[in-house]
Amino acid sequence: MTTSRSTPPGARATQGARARARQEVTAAIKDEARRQLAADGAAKLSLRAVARELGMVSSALYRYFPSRDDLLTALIIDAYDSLGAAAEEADAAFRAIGEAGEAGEGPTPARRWVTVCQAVRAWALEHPHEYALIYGSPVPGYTAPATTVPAASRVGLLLIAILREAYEGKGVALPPLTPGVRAEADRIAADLAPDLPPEVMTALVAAWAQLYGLVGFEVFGQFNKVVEDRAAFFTHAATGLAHGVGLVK
Amino acid sequence: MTTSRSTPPGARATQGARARARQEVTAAIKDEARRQLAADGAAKLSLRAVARELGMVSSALYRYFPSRDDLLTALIIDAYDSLGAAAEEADAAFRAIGEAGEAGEGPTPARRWVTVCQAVRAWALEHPHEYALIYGSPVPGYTAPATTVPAASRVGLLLIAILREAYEGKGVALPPLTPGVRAEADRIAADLAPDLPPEVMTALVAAWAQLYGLVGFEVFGQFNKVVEDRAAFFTHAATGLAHGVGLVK
DNA sequence: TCCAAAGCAAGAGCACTGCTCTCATTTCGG
DNA sequence: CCGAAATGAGAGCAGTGCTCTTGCTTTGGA
Repeated sequence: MTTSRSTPPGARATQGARARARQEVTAAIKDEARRQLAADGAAKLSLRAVARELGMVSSALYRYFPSRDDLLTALIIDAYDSLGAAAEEADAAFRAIGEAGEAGEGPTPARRWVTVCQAVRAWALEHPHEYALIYGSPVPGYTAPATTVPAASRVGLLLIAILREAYEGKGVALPPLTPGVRAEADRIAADLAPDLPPEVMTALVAAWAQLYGLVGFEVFGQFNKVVEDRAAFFTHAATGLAHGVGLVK
Repeated sequence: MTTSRSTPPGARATQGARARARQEVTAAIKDEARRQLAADGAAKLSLRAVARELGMVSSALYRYFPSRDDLLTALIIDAYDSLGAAAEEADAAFRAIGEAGEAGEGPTPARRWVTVCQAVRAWALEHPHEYALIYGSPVPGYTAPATTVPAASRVGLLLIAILREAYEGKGVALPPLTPGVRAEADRIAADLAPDLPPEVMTALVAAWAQLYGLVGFEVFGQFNKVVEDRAAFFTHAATGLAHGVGLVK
């Protein structure tokens, strides 16, 4: 993480054999770590095992990641980015095919919403241990450094963008707020999207958390023996979430 | 866990000094383990440290819990029970004070729902690491044994009971199901509560997961810098969940 | 061009972990 | 009362994260 580059900022595009080698080794370490993560989960990720697999001695690995937690943080950022990219790609693809399709099947905000939710679910099912890393219980006493914030925000920003499109097209309707949350709702809206109504933004934050509740329950096996056709159930629930944030079309 | 009692089932109420001592030691181990769990989280829970704190040698501890995972499983069951009890007590207390109160403030199903949700949230905030143990990412490769099922179901059963009361009082209304989930909804209802309409039971399962999404996001710090007045926000969201399962009064 | 400085790999070592095995002691039941 | 079962203690194995020292290699500036 600490990119303490001794070379001045104006380094050439060809940045020296050493720096290139460093990047390659760093990438190799992350790749192998991701492999072990996917295989056995975060708790069994071992620096020594990673080093062993890469044919290097364990102490050498500390030149690249000063601690196990730093390696995990790097993997967390990558996971957030991977999830965000998956959601954005699914949305873009849906909009592309939608515009070329029939009139009655266009990419309405509500359908975009469900599409993004489904993309999140699909990514989580494909990468359960990485999902656990970012949305499961955090490592004990570990609070994610600020570095993770941009990557972590991608899905949220995408959901806000969908709501914004709907709002501009008058496609969002929600009952007024009760007095108890009025102030907090104003705060939330002012922070995240001042151009959108507070009741919508508050519902968005709640729906955001609820989405990860749904996905988490499925990924972590809480739906075992309860829900069978999980895809159908999820689509139904995601549609309910869309209604919950006021998406009516 | 393996209660391989050599004493016949008809053992006396005074069940021997040895058996009593065993129970006490077992309880002491769990207590100390819970202490360490609350202090440092599940990943840092160490059998040796527990034994050390109890003044016994680590190998002796294996006479009581054959492995670290078994100790964790015992803690998981206790946590589920503690959470379930907290929810049930909150509900019972609310109904008790409600019946004695004014007419317009009675314990309607919707208000019972919110009360139970708040109890779950409160318990989770008081026992974050135990919450992480049961609703965070499961221990890698670890699937909860069937032993945990009854304890884990308590909150769910309570929510079903609330819906049933509402349904009998005609206090539940929900739009019809879309064809896509019809079959799965029928299955879910048949499994969990055949006397309640499928659309209600399906919404209940979704709301159940969504509730833990809301609680998890708060406990795990995902609401940092996003939601300030979390109690007000949660009450608002829980009320939304109540509407989502069709509780109208 | 040369050399000091920085980067790097390797190995040894510390303190810790879960878990197993053996051996002595205590306790209980037939 | 005595054998069997339960329990505790200790040593030991394999593994972990992490640190420190020791040399070697690359690099960038004088």
